[in-house]
Amino acid sequence: MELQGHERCVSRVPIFSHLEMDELEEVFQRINHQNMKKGEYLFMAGDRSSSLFVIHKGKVRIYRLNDNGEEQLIRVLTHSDFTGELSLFSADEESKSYAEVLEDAEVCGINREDIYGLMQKYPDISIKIIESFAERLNDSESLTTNISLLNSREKLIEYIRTHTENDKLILNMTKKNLASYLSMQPETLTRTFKKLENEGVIKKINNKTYDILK
Amino acid sequence: MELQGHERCVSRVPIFSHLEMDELEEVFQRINHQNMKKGEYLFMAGDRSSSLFVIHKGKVRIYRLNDNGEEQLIRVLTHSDFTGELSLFSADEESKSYAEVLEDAEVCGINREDIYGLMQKYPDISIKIIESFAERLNDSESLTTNISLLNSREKLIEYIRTHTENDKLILNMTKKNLASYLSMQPETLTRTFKKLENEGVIKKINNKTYDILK
DNA sequence: TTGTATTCTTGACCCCGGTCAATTTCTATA
DNA sequence: TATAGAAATTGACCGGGGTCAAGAATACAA
Repeated sequence: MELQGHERCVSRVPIFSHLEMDELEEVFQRINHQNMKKGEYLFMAGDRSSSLFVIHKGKVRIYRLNDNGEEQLIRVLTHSDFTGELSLFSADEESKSYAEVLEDAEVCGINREDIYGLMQKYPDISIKIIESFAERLNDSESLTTNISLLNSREKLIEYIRTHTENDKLILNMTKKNLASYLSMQPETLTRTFKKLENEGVIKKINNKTYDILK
Repeated sequence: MELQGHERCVSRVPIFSHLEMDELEEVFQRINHQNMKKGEYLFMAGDRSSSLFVIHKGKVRIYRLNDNGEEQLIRVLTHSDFTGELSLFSADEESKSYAEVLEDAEVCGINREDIYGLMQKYPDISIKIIESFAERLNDSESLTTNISLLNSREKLIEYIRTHTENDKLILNMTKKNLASYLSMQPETLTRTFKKLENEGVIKKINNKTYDILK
C-alpha cells in the first residue's frame, strides 16, 4: 500500500507510527484533514473543542492569558506534535489555552469518540499518548522551576543549553515569543543576549541564529 | 469478596476504581505495600525509579531543585494521588524531582512491567491515567502562567480563590511550602497575607486557617 | 512539661528587571 | 522595490520583591 496525502499526516506520528498497515487504515478513515492559514486559530480559550489535532506541517503556538490579558507562551508545535488533549481528556472541561497558526499549516483532527474508540481497541496508542504526556509534564514542571527560580541571565543560559545543536542556537520563534516563554520582557531578553555576547559566550549571526562559543 | 488491608489502597483510586472485582484481584497481586515515616523519600532526583506510587494515607510533597539548590514545590499528594510516572513512562529517563514524606504514609507501588501489562490488558486503565495526566498538565500550565505573570498579591488571591471552601481557607502545607509553590519568599508571603488582612479581604483564625470575607 | 529547632514575622536596604518612549531594523505583501 | 506594520534595540527611570538580620511564635522530641 502506498501512503499519500493526508495519510502520511498520521503514519509518521509517534502515537500511531507503531501500528500495522491495516490498523493505520482504520485510523485514516477517522481523520479529517484541514489546511490552515497563518493567523487562524485551531481553538481558543473557552472552546469545548473535542478533537485531537496532529500538526503535519507548519507551526502552531500554544499560549495562555492571565486575568490582565498577558500572554504566557506554553509551547510551539511543529511536525508530528499534537495538541487539544487538555479539553479532550478532561471531563467536560473547556480549553484554557489558545492555538494560533504561526506558519501555514496542515493539521489532522480526530474527534473525541474516535480517539477513545481507538484507544480501547489498540492499547499501544494509549501508551504512546501516556509517554508523550509524561514528557510534556516533565517539560512543563521544568519550565515552572526555571522561570520561577532563575534570574533572566540564568533562564536564557538554560534555554541555550537545552536548545543548542552543533554549537549553534537556531531560534524557531521570534524573540518576542521567546521572551514570553521565558517569562521576561522583550527588552530584557535583548539586553541579556547582548550581555552574553559581550562576555564572549555567544556570537550573533543573525536574528535567528547564534554561535555558542563556550 | 471483602476488601481489606492494602487492597483498599488501590480500589479507591480513580485509575483502578472502575475495574470489576476479578480484575481488581489481578491488580492486587502486583501491588507492593509499604509504610513510610515522615522525612523519608519515595524517590529522589537521579533515581531510575520504576514504580508507580499510589498514596493511600499521609502526605507527600513533590519538589524540584534548580542549579543553585533552590526548591520549587510542584505539588502535595494526599489520599488517592499517584506519582512516579515521569521517570516511569519516559524512556530511560531519570527522575528530576524529589518525593518527600511529610506525614507518615501508606504507599502502594506497582512496578514498570506490571503497570504496562495492566495497561495492555485493560485499556480503561490507560484512559484513566491519560485523563489524570491531562488534568495535571492543565494545572501545571496554569501554575506556569500564574507564577510568571502575576505579582505576589495576585498569586495569593488566585490561590485563595481556587482553594477556598465554605468561605474558609485551610492550608494543607506550611507557609514556607506555600511560598515555594507560589514562587515567592516566605517573607513576601507573610507580608501579602497581612496586606489582605488589613484590607479586610481575609481574617486569620490560626496559622493554617483563614476566613475569607469577600 | 521542657528545651531546641524550625517556622513565622517584621524591619531596613537596594538591585533586578519592568515600564515607557524613541529609533532602528526586519518582514511581508502589493 | 517600495511601504507599512511588526519586531528588535537602546536609554532612562523606578518600584516590587529579594536579601539579610533579629526576634516571636510554633512544633516536636525527649
